[in-house]
Amino acid sequence: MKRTAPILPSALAELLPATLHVLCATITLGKGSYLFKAGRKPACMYFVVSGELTLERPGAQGESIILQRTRQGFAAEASLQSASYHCDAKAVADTVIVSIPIRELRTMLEQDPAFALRWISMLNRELKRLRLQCERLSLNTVQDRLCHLIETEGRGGRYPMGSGLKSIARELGVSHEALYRCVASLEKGGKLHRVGGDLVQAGVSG
Amino acid sequence: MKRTAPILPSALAELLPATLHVLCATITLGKGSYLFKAGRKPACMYFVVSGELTLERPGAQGESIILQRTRQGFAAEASLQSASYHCDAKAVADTVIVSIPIRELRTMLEQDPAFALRWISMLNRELKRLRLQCERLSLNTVQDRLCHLIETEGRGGRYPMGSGLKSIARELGVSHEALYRCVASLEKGGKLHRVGGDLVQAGVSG
DNA sequence: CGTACTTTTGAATCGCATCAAATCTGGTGG
DNA sequence: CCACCAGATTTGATGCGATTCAAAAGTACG
Repeated sequence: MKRTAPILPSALAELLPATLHVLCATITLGKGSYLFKAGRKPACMYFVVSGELTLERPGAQGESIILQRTRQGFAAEASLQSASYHCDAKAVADTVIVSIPIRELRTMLEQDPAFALRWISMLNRELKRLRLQCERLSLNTVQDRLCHLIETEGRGGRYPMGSGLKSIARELGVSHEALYRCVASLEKGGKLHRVGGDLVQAGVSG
Repeated sequence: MKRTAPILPSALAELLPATLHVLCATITLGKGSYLFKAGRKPACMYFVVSGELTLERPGAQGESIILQRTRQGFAAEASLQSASYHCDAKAVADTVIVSIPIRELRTMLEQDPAFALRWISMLNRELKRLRLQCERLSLNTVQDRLCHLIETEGRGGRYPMGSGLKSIARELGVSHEALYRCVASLEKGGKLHRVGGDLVQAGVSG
């Protein structure tokens, strides 16, 4: 784990009041290393900038149960008011994280109502996104999930596959083979096209 | 739609400051009726007490896309700061809802820091719950999902099936038949027992 | 040019959805 | 008390779609 001067992603810079900017730190985690372990007292809030962080905890049979998987955004927001971690945070890949001290974060949330409202907005957006993902994952064919993704996360029937179909497959909770086949079949049926780096849904004919 | 004097569930009563209590109203929606439609300007925040409310919007092919399904808790928190609804809210069953005026809610969030922090806590709990559900739904066998449910939402390997296995099946995103079979098979293998109204996971032997 | 990764297609298998039907349950009214 | 009904529970049979294992082809990069 390596700490350096804070280089905040714009999403964070706009969210946090200036007072907190200087208190942030950037942390670089190698694949397989831990950010924190269960039982420890939370001192910081963590924002994943790149890579992948999982929160997990051992189940009754000793197997590991995944509670959250973050590739971009806050991990374990609930640490804001919990006295100790109930899970381990582990980097699944090389990961870059920004840390924000919790004590000062809480103080600012209490003292700066505008900031508190921005924070609430951020949580609301996150809730909305997760609700969409839950609905998507409760669809039972790859095609339904893909269409739901394009309809809800895309812009005008267009969804960017910046990081490749393989990573979209993970997001949809299906094997990459299944997704490749689904896309191929939709393309053959003329219902979907690949334009540039985007998946483009064919509009209603006419 | 019928409005009556506010009878707040305790979760709401403890969350909201007294000032807001008297501004709440209880709404009863018949199955199939709408709470609001897309385009309308949000005036209230809604808390589902019982029944089931869905947020949906038409997709490109005219089919309806479900954005959220709420059986208990807030629906469309994001209406707190959005200028208009982007979806319809429809009661899938006879549903009881408590409404809270948004203008006054925002005012109180700005003026009462303690309330704002309580609100943030509530959002954090909701996020945690949804993240768990996403992870659960991305497991691909009924058994894995059921075990994840018991491990994460149960207490000490014990999960109440108050509303019946059928409703648990919906929550797990599987058919009730599949869940019945899964439970039966786990019971036969001695890995799960039904005690009283609970599902009890057999502990590690020894 | 070799290495690593994504993309793509194939074949076999498995688990779940679905349709069907039987049993069990609690509750209601005669 | 019994007849009856609606809903939950349970078991069976069938087909489809996804997972999985395998392998080939394309692509970026040093």
